[in-house]
Amino acid sequence: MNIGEAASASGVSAKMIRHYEETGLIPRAGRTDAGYRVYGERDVHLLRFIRQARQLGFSMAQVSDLIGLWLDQSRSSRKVKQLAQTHIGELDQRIRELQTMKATLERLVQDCHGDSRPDCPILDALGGQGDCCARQGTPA
Amino acid sequence: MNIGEAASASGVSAKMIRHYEETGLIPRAGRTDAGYRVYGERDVHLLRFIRQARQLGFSMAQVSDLIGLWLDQSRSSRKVKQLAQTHIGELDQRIRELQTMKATLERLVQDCHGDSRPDCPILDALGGQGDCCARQGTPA
DNA sequence: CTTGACCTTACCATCATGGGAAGGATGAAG
DNA sequence: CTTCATCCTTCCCATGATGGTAAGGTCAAG
Repeated sequence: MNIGEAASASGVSAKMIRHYEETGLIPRAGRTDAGYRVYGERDVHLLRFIRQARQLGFSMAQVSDLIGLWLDQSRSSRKVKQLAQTHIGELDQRIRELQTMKATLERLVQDCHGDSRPDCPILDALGGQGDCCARQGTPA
Repeated sequence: MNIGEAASASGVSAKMIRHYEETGLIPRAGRTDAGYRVYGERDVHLLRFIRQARQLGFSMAQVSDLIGLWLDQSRSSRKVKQLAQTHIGELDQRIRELQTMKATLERLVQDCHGDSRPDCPILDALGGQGDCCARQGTPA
């Protein structure tokens, strides 16, 4: 398999496969005489692993750790679980931040009549002195 | 006011103030003979506006639009409201993506015994053929 | 005049990904 | 064998928003 075939088989773009190789996330692929990268089923499996971990939002550093655990037959599932739980915490943090933003905006949107007049509480809040953005319960 | 004072008065770092000027988000500040940037209350007000919009998760492009509306006395609040609603939709999209990731991970974590044995459904899912990551209701 | 805190510009780093150019390889059709 | 399309290679640049650092100029207080 050359890189294009490995890409479509794994769902990872050729661009990213080269990038992962360069950064050491995956081992350097074998080459043909002409310098073409050559891949086998095992490589595609690893690439698919990476893709799925990325889809779950793991950072590249975390993916790197996960690969290490995946390849380590003597790993403890405890470590994997801990890594996953850490990531769940990170996701939760980001979700909460976004939800706070959303709630604040929804409150402002609700107060905005949204017609042809220039008067607008959304702009007022953004231009105001206070931390319009942080809290939800203390608009005054 | 020089840039440091404007930074602490607005909550925007000096670094970012220069950056905003360079990208044209804010007008070029006046200078002293020595080339120091000079700011007034109006500038600080604008910077604070930017900071608050950023804290609500608006992109720089959206912030730029918001500034235009803010400065336009003949704006219609409809446009502001639409911009905000668009952004709420974007936030909601991102929230849903993260929640899907989190739910999938939580399911996997629940199934992982997390002890010293290597056996681990989290790694199995990542290494598996299927789209472990996309759906929530079809684990089998 | 020195010292320290500030300012200036300019470049590099992040994080993960994509785009594109310039040039070589391969394979099929003529 | 030539040609042409399609792939591959490496290398550089861009994103978006922010931070860091370095080299050098300025200002105010002592």
